[in-house]
Amino acid sequence: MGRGKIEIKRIENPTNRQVTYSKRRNGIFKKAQEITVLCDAKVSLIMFSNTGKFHEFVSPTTTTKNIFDQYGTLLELTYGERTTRMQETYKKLKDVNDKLRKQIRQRIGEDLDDLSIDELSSLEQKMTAAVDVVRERKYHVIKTQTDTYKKKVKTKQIIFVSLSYPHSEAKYEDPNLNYGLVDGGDYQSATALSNGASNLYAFRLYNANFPQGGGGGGFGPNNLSLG
Amino acid sequence: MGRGKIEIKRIENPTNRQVTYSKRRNGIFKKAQEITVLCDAKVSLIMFSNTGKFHEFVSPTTTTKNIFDQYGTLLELTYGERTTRMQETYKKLKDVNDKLRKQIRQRIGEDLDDLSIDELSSLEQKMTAAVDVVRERKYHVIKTQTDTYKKKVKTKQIIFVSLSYPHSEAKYEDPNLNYGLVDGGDYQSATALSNGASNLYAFRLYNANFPQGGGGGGFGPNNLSLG
DNA sequence: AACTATTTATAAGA
DNA sequence: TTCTTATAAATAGTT
Repeated sequence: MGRGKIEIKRIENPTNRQVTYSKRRNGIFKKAQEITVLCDAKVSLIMFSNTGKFHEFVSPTTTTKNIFDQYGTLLELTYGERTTRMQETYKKLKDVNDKLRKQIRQRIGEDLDDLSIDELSSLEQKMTAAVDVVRERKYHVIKTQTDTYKKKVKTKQIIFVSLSYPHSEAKYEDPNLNYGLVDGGDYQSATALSNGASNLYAFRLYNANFPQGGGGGGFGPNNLSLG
Repeated sequence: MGRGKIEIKRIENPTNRQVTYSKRRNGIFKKAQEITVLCDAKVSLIMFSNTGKFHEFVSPTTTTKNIFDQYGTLLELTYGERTTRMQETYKKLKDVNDKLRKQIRQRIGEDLDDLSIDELSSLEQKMTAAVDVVRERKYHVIKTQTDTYKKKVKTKQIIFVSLSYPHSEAKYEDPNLNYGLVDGGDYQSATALSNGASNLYAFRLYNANFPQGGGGGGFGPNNLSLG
């Protein structure tokens, strides 16, 4: 975009390179800023020119570093050792994460290509069994709620009678009998499950109580998508 | 730049926001890639969409750790502060894992106590659908194997008849040519992790097909005690 | 730094 | 998601 088209390769002339860097850097920062606002995204952008000049952009919301290093101070480890440990922890978590994701994908009928017939049969069997459990649980909840409802009606009738009201045909139409009445389940799963077929993908973490990392860390919201 | 000028403010329509995010993210990644080449700059770009999807660009020959170190040095961050950032990162991973586990548990018929009737119905429906997919896949595999077997028999007969006719060539196209844009899916993280050593968040720019790591799980025993 | 001719990015619509 | 296209924006080369 300019007077002429340019090839994307290193600009050999240092002056031109510097000028171009400066112009384009501004362009990218502007775009980073825009996507942050337009799409409510979190962005961390760090750049070093080849002359070593440093610039960064971090989307706002950043409560810069306030937390103290709890573990590091407690453990008398060098920075390198601590770093290594953390990386190991991080790796383990990531591995577990990957495994969990794969399990979920297979449970929702994806990523089945690797499975042999036997494995598929096994999976099918387990899933069928699990569906049964869920179904039973559903009936259980329905029954429980119905019983509760009956008890309530009975109680009210007794009260009515004792108060000498002749309307024994007390009518209670509770639209929430079979729906609603969510017992304070955790918001996460409730949300995920009510999202229709793709709940596993629409997975979001709303833990707002997590302090944002500062500056370059700039890891926005505490959410990694599942897909 | 588009059919109309837009104001830079949060896009309220979620679909539009997502589409815009996707388009602009590509634009920014492309520009990051370009400035990297043109100006010999080092760039680290990390983005989270508001739906939690995570993408990162790191200039080639660099790792985020390098940039992170350089950055940390510049900002005179203490080890503790830098450590804190890492802790934040894996704390987030832990949270994600917990949520994933919960979803899996529900898929195998545990941890259902929190769910309302609606949620249970929804879950049951999804699971039933998923079982169908697995079952179909199983039949597909069975059928394919049978067909393959038949073909093999047939092929052998043909080979037997005409022994020396070389044929067939495989066409290969590299699907991995997109500016080092790595999506938050599964395999990229595995790549990052496999680099062990000093890649805190470092994902290779051009990651080749990565064999689906450990995983293994899904069928087999419902091994949830991964962590 | 400004100025534009051009190239690029992208908003809207399909 | 991908494509198309009219239009807005970025920017290469120049002053």
